[in-house]
Amino acid sequence: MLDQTIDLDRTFQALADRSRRSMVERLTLGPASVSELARPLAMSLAAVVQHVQVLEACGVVRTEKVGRTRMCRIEPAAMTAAEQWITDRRRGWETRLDRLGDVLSEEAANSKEHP
Amino acid sequence: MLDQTIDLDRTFQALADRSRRSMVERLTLGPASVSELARPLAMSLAAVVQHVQVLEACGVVRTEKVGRTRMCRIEPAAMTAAEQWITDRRRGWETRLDRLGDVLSEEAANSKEHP
DNA sequence: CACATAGTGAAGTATCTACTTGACCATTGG
DNA sequence: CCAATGGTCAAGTAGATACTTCACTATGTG
Repeated sequence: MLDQTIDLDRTFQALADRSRRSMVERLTLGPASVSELARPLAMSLAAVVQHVQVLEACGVVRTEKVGRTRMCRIEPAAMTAAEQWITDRRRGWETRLDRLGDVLSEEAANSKEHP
Repeated sequence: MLDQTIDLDRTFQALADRSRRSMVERLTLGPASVSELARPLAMSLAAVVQHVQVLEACGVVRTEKVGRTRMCRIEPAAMTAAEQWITDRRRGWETRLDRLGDVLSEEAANSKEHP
């Protein structure tokens, strides 16, 4: 429960990279090996492994070694935390706007009552 | 419409920093000047200005100079794009799980029919 | 066995990030 | 006017990031 901030740092950081997002997109279709994730990307396998490690460090991806291949699957709970942070901020902002709307419509009503 | 990827990069990157997230949280309560944003943070005013520029570059914050103070307000549309990206991935992941659930319950039904 | 495939580990590097300091400019209030 | 306040600009820096290459270790397959 504590130190969600570090996880949020890591998760947003992880999603701030196009290659890593494309890996996540691929993994929403189902589990894949590291070299499968590497195939569409123009970089070395070693680089892809490093990206996978970033995704694993923030909990967005879980991996498991099967024989000589490392299978990756998505673990959406970590992404949900990030999503939730944004949602909460938006809700705060929207309720503030709602109150502003209330004030404005109340003022409008008052000016109708006292023209 | 095109090049949302760059904006997504920038938005996630912007949110990947505790100080910037705390500025966004403050701004959901209402507009604030740069020095108001700086007050609770243990860093120089110049550093805060740079953070504000990051938030402005990805569209999450809009600023306007009034006299000698720069007022900042939140612009939630940019954050919505980031939120939406996560939501879409989760939806893809969930529907995949739903289909898996269908397959499993169908298999269960079959094994009941042919025990 | 021999060879290919899949990944690991370490080291190096160019670029980016999150700051700092210090000089400077603009607005405002006494 | 003049001092304080609010911000700007430029330059520098320590550490992080996103790669690379190369040497190496499993693990499958003909």
